[in-house]
Amino acid sequence: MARLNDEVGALLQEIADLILLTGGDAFRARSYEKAARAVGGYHADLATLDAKGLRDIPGVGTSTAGKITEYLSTGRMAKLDELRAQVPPGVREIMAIPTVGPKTAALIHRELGVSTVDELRAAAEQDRLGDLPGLGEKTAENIRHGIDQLRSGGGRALLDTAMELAEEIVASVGALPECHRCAYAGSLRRMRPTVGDVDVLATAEDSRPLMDALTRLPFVTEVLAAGPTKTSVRTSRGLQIDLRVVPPEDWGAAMVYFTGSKAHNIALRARAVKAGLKLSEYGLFRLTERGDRGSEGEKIASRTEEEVYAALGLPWIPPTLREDRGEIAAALAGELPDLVTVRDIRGDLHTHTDLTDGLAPLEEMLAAAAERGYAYYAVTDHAPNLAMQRMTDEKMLAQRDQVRALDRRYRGMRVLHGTELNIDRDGEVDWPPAFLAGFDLCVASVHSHFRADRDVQTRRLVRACENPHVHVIGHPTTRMLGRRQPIDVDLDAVYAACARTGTALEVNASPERLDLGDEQIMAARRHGVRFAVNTDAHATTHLDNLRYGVGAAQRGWLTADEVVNTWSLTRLRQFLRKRPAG
DNA sequence: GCCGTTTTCGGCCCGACTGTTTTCAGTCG
Repeated sequence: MARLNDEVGALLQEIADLILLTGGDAFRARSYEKAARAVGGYHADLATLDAKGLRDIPGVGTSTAGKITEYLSTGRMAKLDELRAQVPPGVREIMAIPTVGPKTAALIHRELGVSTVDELRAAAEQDRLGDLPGLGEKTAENIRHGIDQLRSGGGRALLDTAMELAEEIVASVGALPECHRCAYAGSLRRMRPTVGDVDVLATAEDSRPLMDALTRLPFVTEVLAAGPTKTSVRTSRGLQIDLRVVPPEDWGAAMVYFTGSKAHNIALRARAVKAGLKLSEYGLFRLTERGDRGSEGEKIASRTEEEVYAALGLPWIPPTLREDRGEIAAALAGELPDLVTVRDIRGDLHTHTDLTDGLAPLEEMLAAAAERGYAYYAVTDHAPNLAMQRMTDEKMLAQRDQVRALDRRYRGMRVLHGTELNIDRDGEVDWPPAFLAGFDLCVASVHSHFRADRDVQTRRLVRACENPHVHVIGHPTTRMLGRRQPIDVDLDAVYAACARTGTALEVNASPERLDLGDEQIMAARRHGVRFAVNTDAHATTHLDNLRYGVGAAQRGWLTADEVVNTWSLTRLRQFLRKRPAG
């Protein structure tokens, strides 16, 4: 549903970047940026809006509405084409390097003739950057480091991008009369935070109509391979899609094989071999005495995943656990965790409104939350130390009055008034205890000093946990997938502090963060830490990101009982009382 | 380019940090 909006948002953002790169008016660029964000997060599909409807989107005026209309009818934006003609595409990628903004990118392009990240890397290695006016050795070093960071993303797609694409393909291919079943597999089904390519599996007697349908999808730009069992294409976003078609009776074995992970499959195959069996994407086979060359032996399971696991003496293992991190031993012992699910979540405890940097007003966020059937919902706008949000005591208290008034309007859903505090370098937060005591809930997060050393980071997070008014540590490592490394912190000390003080760690569901990550969750739960799976929504559409957070939680083996926002309101309120100071 | 109990021009989120400067520009959240 939101794909068109995202697409248009990306184009508007590109206009903004190109305006900055060409030295255009910064306010105009910001205006496009704002419109890009607003369009991306808007609840209604752009295709359903008329000109007036478009202008009702905050930040979209006559000019931008015209460009959107132009794009919907012609597939182009003349303004964008004109700007693109002035700047080689690689220059915009240079701007994506952390610490490199439009001014620096334009300078490098103009003075050195560098127009791709690779050329920039070469220039940096030849020490040609330091000669530029205003650029010294430190800056050159930061650029080198920034390129490494950008490249370490490895061209992998974020989970939401891959998921939306996969769901569209599964819907298209699955709707064909020739198709029996269709689903995505691979690391996407395991809900890994980033996805290298998308694996889609289908069953059909005749694969051709399915393969044809894939290659004809509008966002497919290149067909890399087209055969009867496998077709690979590349999409406009650069992501590779593999569609595999297998006979209906092999669905289960193929799903196991293509879901992986590799390590999980190896462990399964080893188990099969021990039992005199052989596991492949075509099924589980009993090896016959003379069947050592070519002959597969008797097929004993392949139709469903359950059947394949059962034939190996195992219960079905949820895809999010299939990483060879002890799931097979746990399955054998009957100790697989009863994983938390989206349906278990009774409320979101970290969300924003347009009082700070959210896109939607309080009323709209609450309406969207109520529609999800939540039993409670916390509004946690930014606190004043994040200066750009211009929060004041008065604004926060006025919002509280508004929250209390609106709370009465929702029968089944209690609205909690909270805030997202900023943990400063010393572990202090924005407001004094007396003011903090007025909130129902406080999330506290790191938004500054990302490069402070390990001792500083550890101390500030532990101190935040020790604050009796802090209930949840938001996005604890502050990583941004493919863009920013996690802070350097002794997480074991933080886990211990959380367990000791009754502070929950967030599993931030934003596809750009997914923080904490799975392995950290596994480590933290061994300390007895509680968790909160939150969306950090800045728009109504972001509330749907919950499933990515739940995916991360499952990958960390979490059960509902370990997640505070699966609890009843009564139990949650008890948790929020924390213990008194000292 | 957007927006208006400051409406049709003149503002536009603002402060901290970093590195390069020798008083400030660029980037970030």
